[in-house]
Amino acid sequence: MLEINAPKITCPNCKLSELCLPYGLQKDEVAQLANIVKNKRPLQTDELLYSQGQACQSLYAIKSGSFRSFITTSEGVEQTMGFYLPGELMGLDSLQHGRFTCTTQALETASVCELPIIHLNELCAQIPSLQTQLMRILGKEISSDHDKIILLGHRTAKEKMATFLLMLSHRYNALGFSSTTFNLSMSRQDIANFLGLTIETVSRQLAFLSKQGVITVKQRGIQINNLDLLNTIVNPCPIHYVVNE
Amino acid sequence: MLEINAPKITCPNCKLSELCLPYGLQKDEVAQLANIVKNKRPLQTDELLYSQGQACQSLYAIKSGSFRSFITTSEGVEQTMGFYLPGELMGLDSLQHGRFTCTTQALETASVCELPIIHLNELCAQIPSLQTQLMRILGKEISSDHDKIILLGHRTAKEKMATFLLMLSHRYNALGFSSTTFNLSMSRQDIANFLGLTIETVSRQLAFLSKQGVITVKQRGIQINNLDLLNTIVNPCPIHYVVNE
DNA sequence: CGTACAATTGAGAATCCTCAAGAGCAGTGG
DNA sequence: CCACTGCTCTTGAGGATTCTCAATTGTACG
Repeated sequence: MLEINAPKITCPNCKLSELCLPYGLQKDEVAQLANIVKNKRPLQTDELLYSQGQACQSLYAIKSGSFRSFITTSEGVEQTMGFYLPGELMGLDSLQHGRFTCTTQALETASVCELPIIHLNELCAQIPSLQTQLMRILGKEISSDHDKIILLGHRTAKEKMATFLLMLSHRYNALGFSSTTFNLSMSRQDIANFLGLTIETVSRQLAFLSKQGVITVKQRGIQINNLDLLNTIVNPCPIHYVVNE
Repeated sequence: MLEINAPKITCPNCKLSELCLPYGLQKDEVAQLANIVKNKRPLQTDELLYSQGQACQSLYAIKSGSFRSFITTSEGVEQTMGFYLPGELMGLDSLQHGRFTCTTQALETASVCELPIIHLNELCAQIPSLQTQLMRILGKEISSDHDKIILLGHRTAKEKMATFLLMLSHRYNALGFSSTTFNLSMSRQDIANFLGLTIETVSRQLAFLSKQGVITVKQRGIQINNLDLLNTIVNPCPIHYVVNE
């Protein structure tokens, strides 16, 4: 097969390197890392990157596009675990047993870097700062899961919706995109499932925020008109949960 | 201060080593690991092992007793993140920024092994199987967080309660204790907070399961009379969530 | 034995879900 | 160009679950 002459993006010239594994590494170390990266062909919308239960040989870093990861329980119930944006690492949950515990699906056309775990481990032993960075990313994964637990545990539908929008806002901002205007790559159904709500409730909460003037919604297009107010919604102050009360 | 002549338990003669970091290590490697372990004095009930925001120098493995970890949000709302039993590693969430993101509190008299991170990292570089095991434990932490997300996202109060009891049952079983008779080391308030419910709902669900004869409740003493039925409650089959329907 | 705290139980209220219908938009074909 | 189909999303009404508030019971400890 002929290779189209697209400029090959690898770690040393990747704009996402500050968010991804190369962060904190020396130039030559980044080059070493780039050596073990396998480029995969782009994925189409709805295409699966990997499936729950599959043996895990590699981790995947997103170059472009976005993904939804979800678990299908024994009863066939889907739970969306999260959404992944460029620069983020997918597959970390599989480190326990060497099998993916989630299925990961492209929400739009997307491209990823494949990082074979064997080589990554070897490199970690050689490059302490890579090990540190991998640990940091693992820690981030854990703490972002913690955020989700708080979100699902003690938040009303309105707070969940506002938090979800702010989460995306922050992450887009970190990527250098606008923090106030962005397009949702996921459907209402995906959002509802992620937040532990129904699609109708998501729709109603968006309508409510829209009526308040906090956001403007046009299909999947979101514009945040009042970040402060959105933050206020996320941080209410229920007296009955206050410590030592 | 005089040292009471208690037999000093370290990794090589610790009964929990199969569940803890030493798993999969050679004898001499376990000894090396034991060398970096600092023994801390026992903790009393309600005593804090570490607090949210504190700089994290060490991870902690539980020798005996149990812990509750929780996050206090900016509004002062507490969210219980999880409960830790012997053989489990605490502090992993801090690997991202080097600061604890949770506060961890003893639910009863407890003792822990302190694992200085610097030394642990050095040892990981020397002992590949230790690094593998640490990764495995990190993966387990992530996948147990995923279980919590599913629990909070798509479960009714009854299912949450049943799942909680089964979770404990499995973990006690793994520790060599009875999987059907155990004492809860946490209060109803702790359980409620963990499950995203109110204390009244927890109480009512326990009463309900008790009336059904599935369990017997005597204060914090729990006896599971029908494990199968409890499993059935956890695995209902809501048609509307089924994939491709 | 009385106090303090934890847990249970009851009644009414609020939130979110369920079911059902309608609106908006993209793609297809006449 | 417009109707038709299919899909996603929105909107409405009623119902179920869980929360809130309040009172009571139970247990531990001085």
